[in-house]
Amino acid sequence: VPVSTPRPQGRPRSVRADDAILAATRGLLAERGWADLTMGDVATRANVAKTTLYRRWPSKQELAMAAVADMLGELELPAEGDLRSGIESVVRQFTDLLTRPEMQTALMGLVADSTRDPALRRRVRETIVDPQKRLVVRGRERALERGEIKVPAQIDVDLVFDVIAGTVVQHMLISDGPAAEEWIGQFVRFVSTGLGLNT
Amino acid sequence: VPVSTPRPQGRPRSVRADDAILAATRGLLAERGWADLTMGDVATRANVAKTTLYRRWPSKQELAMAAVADMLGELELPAEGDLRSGIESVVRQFTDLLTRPEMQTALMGLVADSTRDPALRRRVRETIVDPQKRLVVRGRERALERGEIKVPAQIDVDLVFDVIAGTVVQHMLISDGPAAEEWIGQFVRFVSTGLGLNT
Amino acid sequence: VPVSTPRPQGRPRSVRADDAILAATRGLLAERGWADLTMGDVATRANVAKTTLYRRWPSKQELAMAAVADMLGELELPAEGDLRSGIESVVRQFTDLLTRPEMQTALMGLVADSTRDPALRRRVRETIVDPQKRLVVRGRERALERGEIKVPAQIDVDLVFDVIAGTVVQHMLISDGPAAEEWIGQFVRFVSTGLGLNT
Amino acid sequence: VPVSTPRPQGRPRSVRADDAILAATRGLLAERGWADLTMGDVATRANVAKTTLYRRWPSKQELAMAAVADMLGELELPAEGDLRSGIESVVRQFTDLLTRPEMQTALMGLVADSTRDPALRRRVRETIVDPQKRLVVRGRERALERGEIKVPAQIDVDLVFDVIAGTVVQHMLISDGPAAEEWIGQFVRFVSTGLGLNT
DNA sequence: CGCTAATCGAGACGGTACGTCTGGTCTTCTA
DNA sequence: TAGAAGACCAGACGTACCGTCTCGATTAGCG
Repeated sequence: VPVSTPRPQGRPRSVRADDAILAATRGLLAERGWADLTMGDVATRANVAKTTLYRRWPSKQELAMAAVADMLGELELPAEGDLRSGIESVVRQFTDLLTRPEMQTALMGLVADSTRDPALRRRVRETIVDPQKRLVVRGRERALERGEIKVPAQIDVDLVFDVIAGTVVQHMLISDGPAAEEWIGQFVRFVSTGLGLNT
Repeated sequence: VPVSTPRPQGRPRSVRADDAILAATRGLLAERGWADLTMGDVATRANVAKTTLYRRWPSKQELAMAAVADMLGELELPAEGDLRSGIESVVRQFTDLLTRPEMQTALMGLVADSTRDPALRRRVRETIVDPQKRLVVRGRERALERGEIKVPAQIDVDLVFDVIAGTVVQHMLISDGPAAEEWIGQFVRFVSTGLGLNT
Repeated sequence: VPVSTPRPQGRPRSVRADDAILAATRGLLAERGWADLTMGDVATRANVAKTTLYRRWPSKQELAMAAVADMLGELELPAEGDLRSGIESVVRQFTDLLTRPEMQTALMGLVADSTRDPALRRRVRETIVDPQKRLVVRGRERALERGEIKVPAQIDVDLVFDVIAGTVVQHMLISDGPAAEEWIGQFVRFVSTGLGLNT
Repeated sequence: VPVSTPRPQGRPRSVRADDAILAATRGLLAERGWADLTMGDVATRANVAKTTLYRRWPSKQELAMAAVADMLGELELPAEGDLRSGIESVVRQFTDLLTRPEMQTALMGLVADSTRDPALRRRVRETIVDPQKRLVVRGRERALERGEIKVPAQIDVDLVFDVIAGTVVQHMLISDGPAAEEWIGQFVRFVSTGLGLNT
């Protein structure tokens, strides 16, 4: 029988505050960008004291991760369809996510801050990057079951993930290209070919 | 005959200052990261007044671009070899560049700041991103000459550029992977296959 | 027959808490001074919740008054001796009190806070200042009985009180002088002369 | 020939700022009292940045001393008249000063803060207390010249100063008495008698 | 050789955000 | 009902940078 965690003493934390803070964070990320996002403004917009904010998230980085983690968690591989259509779906979902200003700001801000901060880089990877590799892992499993690929080694999870994530980010946030259907088709064709699916 | 610009009146700008400032910028980018790089510190380390610094580069972003632009300009396609070895060379040069802390910090900082600032995004693209597409353009020309590809359309410059640049950045700065020979080989193989070079 | 107050419902207040709080207050007054004395620290040192503290004393000022009132109440005019020796005794007792850091801090803190707060000034006077005038009143009575002075008007209670209290405070807390026997003798001689006792 | 101090480098400090800051300080001391006087408010009212304020006066205490030092420096012994009228004049000037709310607040706040801070206590004495002893010293000189007293020892400067300053403060700020002519006369009579001037 | 004009260093200027601390209140469970 | 615990909002703290400004001192070309 699992021992229930003993109820902590004192006034419990407001559950409403969490939602208000994360919503305020998303709003300000979208409106102001990374450098001009201030903890004080988040607190003000959430109608919350700064202490309340810092008690929950000790830094802008942790706050931003919490604010976008849910959205990234909603990415999913469709239950039906072959590998190529799975890739296409994931690419489309990811480009949709990267259309949202708060996601652009949070991701790039976190990456920038983490370049000279190994601890943060690790937190970012563990919290919002690596979990999404499940999509590639699951896709490989299905492709094997369906016989689309012959050996697991035909798909290196890390490489495929980096190609997809990296290219989409580069295309949308740096080259500033549209997430048009045309581009998605072109890119998915490239990846499929690269994986040897078109022979 | 072009009229030479009339020599401006007054004391000429110190030529030494430029070098000192850019060197100080690179050093601090490497040591401190993007957010903690301050104009005041750059001026101090360069033994220069803040006025002098702002007169030349009006913002941290412009300064960082100037500090790393040269390094990116040194990327080049080898004079000899087939397309695949050209890709491999460029990937290796780019991973080498991304090993330098000042380059990591400057690139990611600029991208982060530009997410909500279209003018800056355009400046970044024009100044340090798009010029490198010459490598892909030149590679395609050579491949055509050598008959490795049949039509220019077989290589979409923008897509190939985004795949290479995006994947390398994602691998090195986010997934935090090593720029090992092994990885380079694996990635170049993927790209070559994607381009239809291995049939 | 007076009706006894009905015993209040619920848990009775802890009697130990009062002592613990006042002791903690005296300790922190002595260690930290007035501005750095915080209600939170008092509660922590007394092992008491802030609620409990505020229920009993609604402000730092009230708390400080309670913490030092007892000490001031212990001042007393000796049963024997002439007026001059009475004055000397009271001056000595008062200088002794002002040697205690908690007394210094509490008195000056209360005076400072009361300069722009008439209500507090009145509370301070009624609670800890004016009651001590009994010493002068009693001394005058005795001096009259003994024939040391001829009319009550020879001693103006308020003036004499202000001279003694004010001078001792000025000497010890501002001029930072020692409460040496020598000084006490010199001062008592001055007051006695002022009262016309030395002719 | 004294070497003139070399002009310091950089932009000179604004002379207007000093005046604005001290005026704002006096205003807020009077309106708000000691504890509610904040450096931020002073800066705001003086139309000055907080940095500008802290550059000149590193603490509320130093600021308050500067704000009232001038007023205390204006106390002076009248050129004519005997010792008793000199004392009376000084007492009247001091009671007038203590009528000003900013003076009340500053003096008592400084004394309160200095009870547990020897360094501050010393600063207060050196800056605003001890300099006023010149009045007693000068008065003694004159009284000797005029033959009102016979030996310097008849007047102990420190004692007389503490009696006058302490009693006036006690009367006005603690006992909350009026600075009426009547009271001044009564007190001056007491002091004169104490000094042995009425034989 | 002096004049004009831009640049140099130094550092003060008004602002803004930081992350922490305290005040005084409120909300929960337990005694 | 009191008590312990601790979360809550509000706001001041003293510091760090921002980008601009105001100084005197340089350093060039031009008359």
